[in-house]
Amino acid sequence: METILPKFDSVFSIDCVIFGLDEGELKILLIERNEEPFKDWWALPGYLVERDESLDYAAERILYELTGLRDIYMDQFYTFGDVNRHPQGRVVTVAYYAMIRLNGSKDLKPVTNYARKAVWIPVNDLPNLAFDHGKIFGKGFEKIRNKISYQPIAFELLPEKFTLTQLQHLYEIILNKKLDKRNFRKKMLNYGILKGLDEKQKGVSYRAAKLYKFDKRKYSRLFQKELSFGK
Amino acid sequence: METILPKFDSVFSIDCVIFGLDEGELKILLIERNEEPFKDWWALPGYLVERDESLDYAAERILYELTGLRDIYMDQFYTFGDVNRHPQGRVVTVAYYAMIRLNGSKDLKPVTNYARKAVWIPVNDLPNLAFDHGKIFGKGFEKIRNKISYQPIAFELLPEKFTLTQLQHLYEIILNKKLDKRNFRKKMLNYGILKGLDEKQKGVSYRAAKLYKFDKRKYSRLFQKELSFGK
DNA sequence: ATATAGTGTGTATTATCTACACTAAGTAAT
DNA sequence: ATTACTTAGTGTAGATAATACACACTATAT
Repeated sequence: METILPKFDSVFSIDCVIFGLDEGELKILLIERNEEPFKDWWALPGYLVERDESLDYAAERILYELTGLRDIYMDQFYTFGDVNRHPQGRVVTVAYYAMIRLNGSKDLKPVTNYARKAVWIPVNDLPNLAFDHGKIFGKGFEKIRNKISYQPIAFELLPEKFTLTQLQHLYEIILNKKLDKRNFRKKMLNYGILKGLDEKQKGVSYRAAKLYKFDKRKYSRLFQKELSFGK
Repeated sequence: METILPKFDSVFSIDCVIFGLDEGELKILLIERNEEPFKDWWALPGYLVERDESLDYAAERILYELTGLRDIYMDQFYTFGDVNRHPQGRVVTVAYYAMIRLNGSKDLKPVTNYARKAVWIPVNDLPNLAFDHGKIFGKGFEKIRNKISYQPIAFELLPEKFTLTQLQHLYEIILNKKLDKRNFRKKMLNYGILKGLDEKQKGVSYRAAKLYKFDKRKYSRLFQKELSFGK
């Protein structure tokens, strides 16, 4: 079998949109680039895929190298391939997203020097980003906004124990609108995927709210199956 | 600005999953390959992306070259990048799908000889496909199955004028379950995106059904906006 | 004790979902 | 004209989910 593949100088890359919730604020992970092009610019964590690694593997590796974060489960959401999106050649990039729990101080330490540092930046206050990363972020944000409307994925962002008010605020941030407290609680509790704990919030200077935990098993049973169309 | 991009012998390609409805049967478009690897195998229409074309553009071009079909609007749905998915090198492929209306005899004529011919094949009766195209098809089918559950996209497959029963059958095929006639009609008519015509089915040997048209304007107003979460 | 800030709760109204079966209309054969 | 056949077309009751809406309670800080 002869090889018919041409030798293109085309490459592909991964870019990651990683969402986190920090003190009630929705943030994403950015790096400060230490390499041309766009040296010193803010960018999504992203880099070239190696010849011998799958996309999923590359995504994990690249996120780790640029931010120090490990074992983050990411989903692919779109592939960007405009001809001139990279000033130095043809680079098609596959974008991944994840929503993660910031356990206090997950320290961000790039292990390569392609990135000078990695930082959480509020989505409402993003700087200009390198390449077409602004566009990529936009599509990623749209993605989670859509998804949260039919699957309660917000838990991934919250600490293990959380109050219903925190959960509601998160929904309000992502959906960008106010929700009614009573209806929200009714709906969430009705899903049956929250375990109420015998424990209360601590360190607040007002009535402490009840804490809840997310019940992963019930969640899967409810939402991993096909969306239904009724009979 | 120096060029830091390595010269990989990696390339990317497009593969298309094109759905069509032919005599009440759901089919996809396959080509018979005329080139190694997988010469003489059935495959999704797909080929390598050129250096100077965007992915979207490439998708259109490739579909045209391999099948003769033009001006088909396709949506990207997933990118497949396993290391060994192509036996001759690293090829990442971006998959697109479309649902189209078969106006009687849209003649399929490949304009390159990478494909010997292009044919509509029933989705329930697919042969073994080249590369990982079976997997790609599966993900594409899953995609439209999901999408149809919350957006009435089935019209794209039907002729301009159709009966409610035809529409229902199509839903049943895609969702792979029986639906209740009265509930289905109620729901569809309630959307307000169907225009009833003063015209009936012809050439059937039983009571002719009323014909409907899809009202594109009302559709966009209803479904292009964000999914709602209520107040 | 009192000011403060957020917690937590109920109900009535409306819309949507589900289950279910018969008559009406047109065609074809006699 | 009658009949047999095949699909079109229709309604309702019960169940469930979505929405709108306001006030009393509780913990803490001063």
